[in-house]
Parts: sequence; structure tokens; C-alpha cells
Amino acid sequence: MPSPLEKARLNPDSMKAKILGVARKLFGDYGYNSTTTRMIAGKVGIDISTLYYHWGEKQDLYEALITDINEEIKMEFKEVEKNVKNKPLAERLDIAIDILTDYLFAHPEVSNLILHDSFNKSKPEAVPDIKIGDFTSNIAIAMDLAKSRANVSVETKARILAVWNCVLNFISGESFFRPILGIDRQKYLATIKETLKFIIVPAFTKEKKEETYGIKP
Amino acid sequence: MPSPLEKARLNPDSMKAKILGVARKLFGDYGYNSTTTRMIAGKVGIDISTLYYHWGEKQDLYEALITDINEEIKMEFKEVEKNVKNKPLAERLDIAIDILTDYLFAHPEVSNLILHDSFNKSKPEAVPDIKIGDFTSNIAIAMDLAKSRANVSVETKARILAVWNCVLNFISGESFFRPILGIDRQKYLATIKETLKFIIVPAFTKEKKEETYGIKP
DNA sequence: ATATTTCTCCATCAATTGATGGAAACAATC
DNA sequence: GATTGTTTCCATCAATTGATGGAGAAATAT
Repeated sequence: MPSPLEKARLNPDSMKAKILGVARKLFGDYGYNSTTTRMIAGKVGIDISTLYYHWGEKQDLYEALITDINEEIKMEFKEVEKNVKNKPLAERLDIAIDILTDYLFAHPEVSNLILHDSFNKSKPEAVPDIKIGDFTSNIAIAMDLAKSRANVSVETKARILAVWNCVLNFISGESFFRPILGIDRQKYLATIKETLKFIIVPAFTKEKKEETYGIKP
Repeated sequence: MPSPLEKARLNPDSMKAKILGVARKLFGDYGYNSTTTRMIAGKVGIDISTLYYHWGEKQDLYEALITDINEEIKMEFKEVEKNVKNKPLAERLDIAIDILTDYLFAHPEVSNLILHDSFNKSKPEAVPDIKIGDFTSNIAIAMDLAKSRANVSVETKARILAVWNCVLNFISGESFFRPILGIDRQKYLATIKETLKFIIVPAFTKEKKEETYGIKP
């Protein structure tokens, strides 16, 4: 028996899926509290009660979409792991930045939602988190910065979180950063990647250069 | 004739100043829209009308506090500039990170407000911005990454913004990051600094090592 | 065609929000 | 002590918000 969520994902033309899609963008733009059910219904072009008919409480709708995003991120991280297998560290970092930046740039709501989720102190209790903490250890191992999930040092975790949040900021802050930089969207994406690589690659490869490059055939 | 703002700052025991202080924290924690005038009044321990008597509209209160913060940040950046004069690049970065991280760690509302300001799409139009864009060029020059305000490259600006936002994230995201890292507040501050230096110093000193270290006496 | 289920909207509710008028308490001046 | 000005609170307003009941419309089944 497919969950309501799966049903909505299976049929993207369904009203339920349409509402979910619009809700994603709006919750991302304005955060949980500042997004009203009327805004969502209005943008879908339906009455507010229709929205409640399909999704029940505002929280239920939000929960569904956070669950979705958690799933998406997990898949994206798996994609990274697959692509960096048996590559030297510098190249791993490069690939990880490319994949994650491209994904988030194409789905900026995801980035918005994660940031709202991390920093918002005013959402109702029952609302689920986006579980970034769980991912940091996986990334550490994928990047070969730790041997096992239990062995990831505080420093390594902090570094990964720093980088990860740096990406999120560039994506979510586009409307803020791009005017400061004075460049177009394409150039912005390129600049983000370049900046991230500029900052990250020397830091992580500085000391481990020999041992890690050794993997290269 | 001192502005109402200056009057409030001059006498920190005044009701007006007390309200401003509480408003800073709350606007920082919950953002403009999710902070109600009743929350502020309640935390100060006064009736809501007393708040309106002193500050007028909610926007006016918010504007006053943003203006304050803009001024504080400007001063903090001046402090950095003063301290890094005639130092080699690596040391400059070190000092800048120390000063800014300490300041923001002691006043996390500032960090919260800046982040809300950069990412929030739902605040009323008339509300003023925190002008981070203006500061990036100054920092570039202070760090000796550019010769003049007109000559700061897009890449350099992007790098500074990345670092700056990284600091903000660590400060504002403490309640989110610290459980992931599993450390106490003091260790957290140390870890932030170490992480920032780990990431930043190698990147910026990699190519410019010779020319910049040359300044050293 | 009729009956049943699914969907959509209108009207409405109670709670919350920004904001104000006016009365009382308090302080300063004469 | 009376007068004036400042500060505080109570009561209230209109607008917005999350949420629901019920009446129809639309689709599906019989």
C-alpha cells in the first residue's frame, strides 16, 4: 500500500503533488511561519479548504516535504560516494563540489529549507529536522578523511560542516550575493565552484598530499 | 541634538534602551515576521502599548536596531584593519578571524540578524539592509588582496563573502552544530577558529607566500 | 439514469497580530 | 498643594491566520 506521499510522487499531475511542489518553494522562500496556507493555495490556484482536504494540517504538509528532501539529499550523497570511489583526494573534493553545487543550484528550495531548518528557532516542536548530522560522517568516509563512522574527529566534522554550509549560503544567498559580485547566473555558478575549490582543496590536500595521491594509478 | 537612538544608547537603563536590547535578541532569534511586539514587550515586562509609546511602529524599532548593528560592524572591521597593519598575510587572516569570531560569539544576535537579513525574502520593503557588500572591498584591502576599492576582483569578493558567511553560520548555528560535534561552548569557539584557519590560511597563502611574507621585518 | 464517492469552494470560527485612544499613575515644576 | 508633562496600562480595533462544516460540483461506480 503506497503512502500518500508516494502516491503524490508517482503522479506529479495530481493536486496533492502540485500543492507539495508549490509548498516546497514557498516554505523555502519564507520559512515555516511566514508561509501561510493561503499563500500556497493561492499560488496553486485553489481554495484554502482544498489544500486542507488533501494535506490536513499545515504541519503535515511541511513534514511530508521535509521527508522528501531528506530522501533527496541522501540520494545525492550516495551519488557523490559512487563518483569519488578510488580517486585521489583533490579530485574527490572537486567531484563532490561539482555534484552538490549543481544539484542545489537546480533546486534552491532545498538549500533554503535546510538553512531555515538549521537556524529557525520558532517552528513548532513536532516538525521533523533535516538530518545533516547523519551525513557528515558519510562524507568524511567518502572523502577518505576517516576510516570508520565511529572515528570521525570533531575537527573533520567541523570542516565538513563549514564547507557544506558554505555551499548552502551561496545557493540561498544568490539574490543577496550576486548583486554584490555583479555577475550573471551562469557566471555565478562558476564563481561559486571556483571559490569553493579555491578554499577547500589546498586546505585538505596540504598535509595528506603524498599518502592520498598515492592511490592514483 | 542627539537622535532618539543615541539618547537610548547613552542611557542604557532607559526603557527605550531596554526595549531595544530585548528586541535585538528576539528579532535575531525569530526573524522580523515571527517576532511579535507582544513577545518583546512581554520579555521586557511591560505592556505592549508602552513599547509603542517609545518606539512607534514595529518597523521603526527594527530600523533603529539595524542601524545600530551596521555601526557596530563597521567599527569591528575598523578594529581589524588597525590590528593587521604591516603584518604578513597569514598573520592578517589569523587576526581577522580571531577578532571577528570573538565579537560575533559574544553577540550572536548580530550574526542572527545578518543572516536573517541576507536570506529572508518576506520582510517589508521599507526595512533597511545590513550593508555587507560595502565591507567586502574594505576587507580585501585590509588583507592586502587588492590595491584599491575599485580593483577588487569578483573572485576575491566571492572568497571574502564565503569566509564571512562561514563565520556567521558557525555562530548562528551553534545550537545546531554543537550537538553534532558533541563539544562544550568553549571548545566550540576554539574549534570554529581552528576550522576557519585550517580552511582559509592555506588557500590564501598558497600562491602569494613569497611576496607577502616579504613585508615581515 | 441513479447512486456513491471524490473533490472543490463559500462562509465562518477562534486565536493572534499590529496598532490606537483614553484613563490612571507617576514625576516635575511652580 | 495644584498644575503640567511624562510614562504606563487596560480595553479595544481591524486584519490576518490556521482550521472546519456543509453545500454543491465532478467524477466514478452500479
